[in-house]
Amino acid sequence: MTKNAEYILDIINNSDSHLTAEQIYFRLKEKNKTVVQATVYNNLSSLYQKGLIRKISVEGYPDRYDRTIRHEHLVCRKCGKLSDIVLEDLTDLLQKQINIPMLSYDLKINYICDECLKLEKEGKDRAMPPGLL
Amino acid sequence: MTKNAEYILDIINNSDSHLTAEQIYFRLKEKNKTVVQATVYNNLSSLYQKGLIRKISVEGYPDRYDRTIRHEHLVCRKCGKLSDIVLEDLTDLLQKQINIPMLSYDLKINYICDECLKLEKEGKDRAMPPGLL
DNA sequence: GTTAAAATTAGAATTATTCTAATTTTAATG
DNA sequence: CATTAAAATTAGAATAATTCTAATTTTAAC
Repeated sequence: MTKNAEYILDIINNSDSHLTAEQIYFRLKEKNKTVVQATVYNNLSSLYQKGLIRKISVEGYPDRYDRTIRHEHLVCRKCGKLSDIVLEDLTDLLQKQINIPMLSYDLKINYICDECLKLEKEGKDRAMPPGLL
Repeated sequence: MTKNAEYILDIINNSDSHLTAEQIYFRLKEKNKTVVQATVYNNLSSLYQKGLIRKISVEGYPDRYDRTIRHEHLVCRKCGKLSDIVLEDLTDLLQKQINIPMLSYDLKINYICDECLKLEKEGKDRAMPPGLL
């Protein structure tokens, strides 16, 4: 694994949140001033292909990259906020119901986050990011 | 609901597969020759917002639109093939584990489809769509 | 130390999607 | 109906994320 790939993996594994390629690019730049966006995309693709990172799409936002340790995601349907949640492992339960070997699963739970709920109650409606409308 | 919105909802509900905005646009054109892509996007957004359709993102592909009736998705990690699968309803099981009311959930199960498995065994490697690499 | 392979770079290109502003359609009202 | 306001549609430009191409650099293998 190259230096850049290692740095990127490190950035993702040590980040609390779900970074976009761009955010990763800015962080990587702190280590390697000459790096370029394409390199980040190349490395992310290859890390993803190797199964070393996860890729999450939330409608209306750029892709985000995440650690592979098992956890699910809560997605606010109003503002798109993404948060982690650890639930019981569903692998066995799911595997029993399908006849093909599964590699993994991605579960997103849609809800309305506290903030949006509050705004909703106040009658105000939070400006919604375009893609989510 | 406008004609276009109705047509679009109809196209989605009567399609076996998961259509992209572009595919929907082409089908809508058969009904309404003067329609334009922006209209399709506008309508899809508003249908989605109203909860009348689902939106699925598969990494490396444009967004796809789907019926709302409960079902999960199998995603081939090699070629991106998307297929429907009906599993037991997990709502209660999940709701028990989180303390916030959930609206719905989206479950994607990653696997390797028959074709890709076959190609893999033959040693050949299927050309992979760029985004999925 | 040479060669081949892989990674990186720069920047152009592409694609999906959104935005803007003008126009048309629809629905509601007097 | 005629008028008006609101919503939907259109055309096309704009944007943003990502990919591609080709040249260059780095790394690894012999």
